Amino acid sequence: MIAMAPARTEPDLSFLLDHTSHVLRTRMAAALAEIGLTARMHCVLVHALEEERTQIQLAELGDMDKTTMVVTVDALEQAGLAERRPSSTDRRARVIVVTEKGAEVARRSQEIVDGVHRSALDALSGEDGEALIRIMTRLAEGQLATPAEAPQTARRARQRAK
Amino acid sequence: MIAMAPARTEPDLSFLLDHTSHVLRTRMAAALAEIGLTARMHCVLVHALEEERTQIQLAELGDMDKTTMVVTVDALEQAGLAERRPSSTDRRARVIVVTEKGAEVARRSQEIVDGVHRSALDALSGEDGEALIRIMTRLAEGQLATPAEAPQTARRARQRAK
DNA sequence: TATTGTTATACTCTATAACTATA
DNA sequence: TATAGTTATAGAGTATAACAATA
Repeated sequence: MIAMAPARTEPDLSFLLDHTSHVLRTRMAAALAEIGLTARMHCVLVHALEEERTQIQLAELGDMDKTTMVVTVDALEQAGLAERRPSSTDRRARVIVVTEKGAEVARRSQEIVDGVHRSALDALSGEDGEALIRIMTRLAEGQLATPAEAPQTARRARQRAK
Repeated sequence: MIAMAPARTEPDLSFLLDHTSHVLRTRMAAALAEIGLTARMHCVLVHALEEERTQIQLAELGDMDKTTMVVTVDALEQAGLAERRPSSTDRRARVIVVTEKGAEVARRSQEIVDGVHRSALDALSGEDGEALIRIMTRLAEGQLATPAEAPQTARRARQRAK
């Protein structure tokens, strides 16, 4: 379950956003799974290719927790797509280096991502597609830029481990 | 973590949808939490008010599992907003009846929902707001109507309980 | 003292399985 | 046999805590 169904017959922005983002995410996951990637692995590969970056930097770019990044980098290493190397400037940090195979996979995964996006917009006229991107960008940068803090189910402080 | 960050500098539909839907969902959750509701509780209240409906029917409308519906109805009952009544036509089924207090809360929660939506669209011109709803509706009904099956991490069949 | 990366694990969410009572 | 609702709990995802190495 993801979407809150329309509460009334009138169009419901929550439903529209939840539904479309959920569907697009499952499509993307299915498409990337065919070459053994998750969306996160793709995201890390692409950003690591752009320039030399540490795990923390990649985590921030992908809006992940650093512990999630550990798991993602583990997966990339096991698949032979990237390697951890000590940073030359900070001996605490590890730089993620994409292998040749990783670069090739990243090229293909970017094609897959672009293809999924294109097919999603296919049904729209070029005009509407452009308008959608333009308006959504404005929303994402403006009114819907930052989440509310989550008061819903404030996670309780963890018990001290023994 | 929800969103896949933009893989390139060019606009990325996945990022836009994930980000905006995530932000809107946290806002909605925070706003509804102020009157003690979750989005699901609101959704069930509103649909139960429309006409006499069983838990299964409400679950389908809200795209929830029936076990999730049990939890949601439990919460509504504990808050005194709804009650389970035996269906007059099917002795297996329970009809969800909204209490007077529940109806009043539903009226307020619908105002809250509408308010959050309005404020999200505030920054846009009326024209853009309408275009967004129109185009998103077309996407949701057309190209992005149905999710791909999840092959990503096919959940393994559960072990038989002892 | 603060930060990077790591491990371990607690917490939440959701769905599966099995059950009871009906149909 | 199939379905409505329930309980119990497994599985997945994620984030917190604590730690070692280093800044």
